[in-house]
Amino acid sequence: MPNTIPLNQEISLTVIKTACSNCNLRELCLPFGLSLEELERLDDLISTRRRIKRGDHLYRAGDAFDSIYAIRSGFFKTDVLLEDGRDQVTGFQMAGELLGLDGISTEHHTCNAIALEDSEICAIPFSRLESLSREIHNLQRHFHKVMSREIVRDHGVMMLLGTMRAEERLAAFLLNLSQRFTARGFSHAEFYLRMTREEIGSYLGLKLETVSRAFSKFQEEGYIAVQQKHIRILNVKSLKALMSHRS
Amino acid sequence: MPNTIPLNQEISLTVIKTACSNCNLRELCLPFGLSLEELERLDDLISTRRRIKRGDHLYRAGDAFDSIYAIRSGFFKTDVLLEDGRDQVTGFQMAGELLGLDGISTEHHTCNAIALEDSEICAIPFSRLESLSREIHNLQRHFHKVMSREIVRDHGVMMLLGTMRAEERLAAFLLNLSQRFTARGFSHAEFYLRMTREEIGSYLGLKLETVSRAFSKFQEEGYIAVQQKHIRILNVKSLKALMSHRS
DNA sequence: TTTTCCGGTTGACATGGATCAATCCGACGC
DNA sequence: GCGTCGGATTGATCCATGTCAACCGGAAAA
Repeated sequence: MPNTIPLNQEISLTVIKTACSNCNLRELCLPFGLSLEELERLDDLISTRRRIKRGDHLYRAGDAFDSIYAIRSGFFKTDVLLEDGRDQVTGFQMAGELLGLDGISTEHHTCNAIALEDSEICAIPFSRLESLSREIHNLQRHFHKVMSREIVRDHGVMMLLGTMRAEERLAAFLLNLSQRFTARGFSHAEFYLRMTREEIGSYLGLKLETVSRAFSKFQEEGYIAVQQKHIRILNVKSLKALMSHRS
Repeated sequence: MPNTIPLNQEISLTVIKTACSNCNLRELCLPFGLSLEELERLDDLISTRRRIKRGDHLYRAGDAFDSIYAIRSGFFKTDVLLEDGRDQVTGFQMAGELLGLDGISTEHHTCNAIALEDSEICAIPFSRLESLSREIHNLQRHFHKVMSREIVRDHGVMMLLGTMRAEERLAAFLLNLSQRFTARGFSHAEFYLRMTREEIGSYLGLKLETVSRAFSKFQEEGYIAVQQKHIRILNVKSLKALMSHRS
């Protein structure tokens, strides 16, 4: 808020930019449900902010784990690699979402996190987060919910990979993106994909050609309009219906 | 330990049976890494133990969440259901593993947990676990690791469902079971499957016929010996090799 | 402007796993 | 002992998706 800006413009800008209490994503992100006072304590802990250029890694599988990361702006993918070279995208993350939870288990990251566009993240030192969440019940509770939500999300992906056919998978994917963009105040019906067809395919367990064909099919049917990475959803109902009918 | 048993035999037996400090699974389960004193505080919290008969639900999707569950003995599966009737097994859990983490997120369970054999579980009231883990740093840390491990495990399943072919999936599945049985002091090479071919198929994103054929194939090749649900692993190396060669 | 390149689209064909169906086998009840 | 039943195996066929290949088109480089 303008009237909280101190006289020293130089410092104030930094403060504003790094503080959870001034972040418009706070209701989507870790600070959810915290009081003003609690928020300020969380501010103290988010010391580092980093820009990650499109294509760069935020972390790599094998890196020592010490922080989790909140996405302040931008778009990421995470992927895992098998020894034989196969890899799979395990998720796409957008502003307000957390990255790095996979590293807590072994204290080393188990996947790669790569920016799909120029992005900014807040690094949250994990041991300090644990300390603080021992003191702030709301923070502890919310953090647990975030981890659990990730588990539930993963179950959804398993469902998708295990039981759905190609077009159902793509419909589920588009509806999921639409819903998450909506939650961030963007149009639910129109958005740019930040990832390639190949990355979508990897996430959905399909080849890029199959993804491309499904896009074309949806366009023919009038469910969506596709222009490269620009997607307009024309008929949400049909997309939803696609998913809930056993073939 | 015998010398801690109080005079009243009646009570002592109950105490022994429900205490984490006397549980031989404690190194696999929530108490991992706790001091004796910390263990005793955890004991106070594990008040309820329940027997679940084969085929019965421990909880159902939609049930209000208030506890997580540690498996003391037995074997479970979890599955999720789609509105259209499709379902998928999301995991098989054995002694020492935790169930119910999916419920933290929404305070309602999002999957079903079903006993595949007569089992016993310890109910751990979640809000009390949170309180205690605010006081016991080791407990907090370990609980976070358990949740994170679940996320990493799920990534492994996604990998399996997204990139592996039928025989690779089954090999991965068998090796994973073998490894978990080993960790519990059972033979790594010989075990009984508690689940049907259909349940294995559901977990692996395959039809039961495909699972059956893969078992037969493995037997022909001399990798394993199959007799109904009794499995002997004859050639771990070949099974592992199967997984790491791009077809 | 032209060239190059990468990602995307589309077509033709191959194939792994699904589907449908018959049979087997062991457990259990009568 | 005999019949029944559920799970497992096996065979024949089908089809969704993978594979391979040609081509397109926009963006960046030359």
